[in-house]
Amino acid sequence: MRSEDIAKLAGVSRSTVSRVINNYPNVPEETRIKVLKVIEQHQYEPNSFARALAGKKTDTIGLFAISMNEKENATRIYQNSYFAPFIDAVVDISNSRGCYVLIHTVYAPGDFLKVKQAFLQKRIDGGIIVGTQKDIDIVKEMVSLEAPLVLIDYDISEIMAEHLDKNHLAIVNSKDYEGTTEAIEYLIALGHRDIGIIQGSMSTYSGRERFAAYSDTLGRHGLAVNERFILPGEFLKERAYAEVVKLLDSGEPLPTAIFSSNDDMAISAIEALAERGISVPEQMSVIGFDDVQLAARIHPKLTSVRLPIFEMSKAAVDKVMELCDSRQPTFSTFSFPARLIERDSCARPFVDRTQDDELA
Amino acid sequence: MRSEDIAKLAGVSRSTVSRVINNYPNVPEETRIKVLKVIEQHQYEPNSFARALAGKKTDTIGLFAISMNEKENATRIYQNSYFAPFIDAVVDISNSRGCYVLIHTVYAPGDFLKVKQAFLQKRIDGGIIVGTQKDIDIVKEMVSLEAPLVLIDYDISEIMAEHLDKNHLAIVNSKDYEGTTEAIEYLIALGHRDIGIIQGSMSTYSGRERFAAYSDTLGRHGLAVNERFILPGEFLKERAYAEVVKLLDSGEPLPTAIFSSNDDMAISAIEALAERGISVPEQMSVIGFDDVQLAARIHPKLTSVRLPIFEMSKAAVDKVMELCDSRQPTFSTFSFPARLIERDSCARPFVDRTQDDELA
DNA sequence: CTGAAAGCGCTTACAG
DNA sequence: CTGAAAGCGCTTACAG
Repeated sequence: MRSEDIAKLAGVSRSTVSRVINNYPNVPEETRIKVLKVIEQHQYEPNSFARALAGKKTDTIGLFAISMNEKENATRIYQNSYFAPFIDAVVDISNSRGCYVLIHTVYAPGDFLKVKQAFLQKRIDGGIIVGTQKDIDIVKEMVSLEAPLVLIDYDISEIMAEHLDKNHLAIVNSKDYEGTTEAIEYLIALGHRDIGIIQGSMSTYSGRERFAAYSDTLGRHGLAVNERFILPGEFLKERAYAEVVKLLDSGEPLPTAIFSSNDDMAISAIEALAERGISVPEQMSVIGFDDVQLAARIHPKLTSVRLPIFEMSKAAVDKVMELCDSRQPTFSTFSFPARLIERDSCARPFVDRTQDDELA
Repeated sequence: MRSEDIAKLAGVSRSTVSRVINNYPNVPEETRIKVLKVIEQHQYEPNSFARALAGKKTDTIGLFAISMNEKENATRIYQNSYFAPFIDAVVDISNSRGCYVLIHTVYAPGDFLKVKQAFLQKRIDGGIIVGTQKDIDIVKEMVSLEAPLVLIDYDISEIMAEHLDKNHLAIVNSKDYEGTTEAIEYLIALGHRDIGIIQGSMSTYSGRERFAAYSDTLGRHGLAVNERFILPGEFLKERAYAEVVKLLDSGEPLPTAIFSSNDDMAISAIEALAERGISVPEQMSVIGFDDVQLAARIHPKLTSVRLPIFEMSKAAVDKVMELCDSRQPTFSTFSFPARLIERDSCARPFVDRTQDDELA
């Protein structure tokens, strides 16, 4: 069934059918009703490709999740608790705005080709990229496509430094620095002085921000950053687990608290601690980041920094749609607050009885 | 940049450019290289809509997650641990086959319109529907579209009863009945006689199968099904939690083991039990279903029935692509085994000391 | 208010 | 082996 068929049945021209479909004002109510009835009767739906080819929007946005450092261990994207809620929210919000979502995941640099193609082949009106690695060249390439694009979690200064047309671009971030600062100060207020960190991937904006806040906050409070307490976790639980085990088995003095750059790694840390009979929070405090679903359901319930993922996703979808519609788009950035959710994985520092006795 | 531009630059016609792009044999190596070079130089990508309009495939499959009973409590789809891994796997597998995935979620009957449109507007080559509710009418409507379609988790007999052309259809199920049977027999072997169940949504195939296996297995072992021990959970954790609390607070004798129709609900049950000081597995055994990620990370680690989600997703993607390609498609069904993963949430039944004393 | 016609950017018989 | 032309199903000036 094509518009031509509808036209014939309704006794009008294709032009008029098109006008009705696109809700143009210049068609009398009577004609409109007549055409609409035929359309209804035959469950007619205009071919989306023909429409797009003739200049209409595709009503589809692309959602690309970049998870490159996961490649090696064959972890799948939604297994990484960080992406799932973003994807969830973006799909949901887009759908509620009448927009389809085209999803593609990027595990390796080569997969970026498909992302570019989605734009170049005009499959989508615009796109959202979440989890971008630091590789400015790839981002530059995407931006130079000059299609509506929203980057979630990207270093604004890095983009600003580039000489590119950014008017079709928007960046949505969370205040990871402030959230981390709140977490570290919470530990300090609890009395901790030896605070370790499990780093995220330093090739991501989030990873760098969280680490910077950790070390700045310690510094501001006159606390030394102990190199031994900096564990490279790469946001990966296996990696974090191994690093924590290494630290615990080192025989050297331990920190009394650990800030983990994400929950996945924090949970691994708690597992490693449990296996070695070190109880959380009594003997070691642990704070995570992201506040994934799991956080509230493990034992002890994990204190974590919550990201306003839904709000961020909403901003991303709204912005990309606005960029698609606007005739005069303009570069913009958003930064949403993150906040500490206190649960049961932190306490005042453990006081070693043996030492007490010695001191006494 | 259009194929015409490439043609001019390469000194050939659009036809030849098209032949190169589509890898047709009837073009000399020399010409092919010449054209390819120009294409490369200009990062040319053929407009996907024009191609689709001219009869090519869209290289996009639709993935529709139906989660209608979740509407009321505004739960989002990926929050339901059941869908996430399917979506994950389908996206991953499709992407690795060079296919994009168009996602749309269905929370209310009205959302089905968008699913239908995706087919009618020819946005996709074929589709996969996961989590279908029992409503045969909706399924009938989808099937009658005569587009390549794979249903995950659907009652085959219900479809067979309908007089429809099913040659473009495939159904991918898991052996929930057998998996549940294994779980219940495991509990019986442990010595349990009073076994309760938290039901899933009886409007889903899985929900019905799991319940049927539960009651059949008890019957086969000469055990009575106690109506009080049948808790309607609808696959929703809040619902399950409330039902378990109601049972625990009833003052009546309790079962010694509970089989939950999914893990989400099993975990809620464990939470409810913990809050009332009933320890798992010592005083109550609990088995879940689905083996979601959380299962192995809560305390106690949850014994559960694992679904081969990756294999199911793979079958679904492969089948839908095959249906898209085949000139003579034919109806097929798949049924993948589910198996019990023993962990720490089950034990021999709790023996009440008081009663022992009385007996002694 | 409305139809005929051109155009969107491809692919594919068809003819040579 | 290769080009001219028709066609895919829409939308949109344009003319009336």
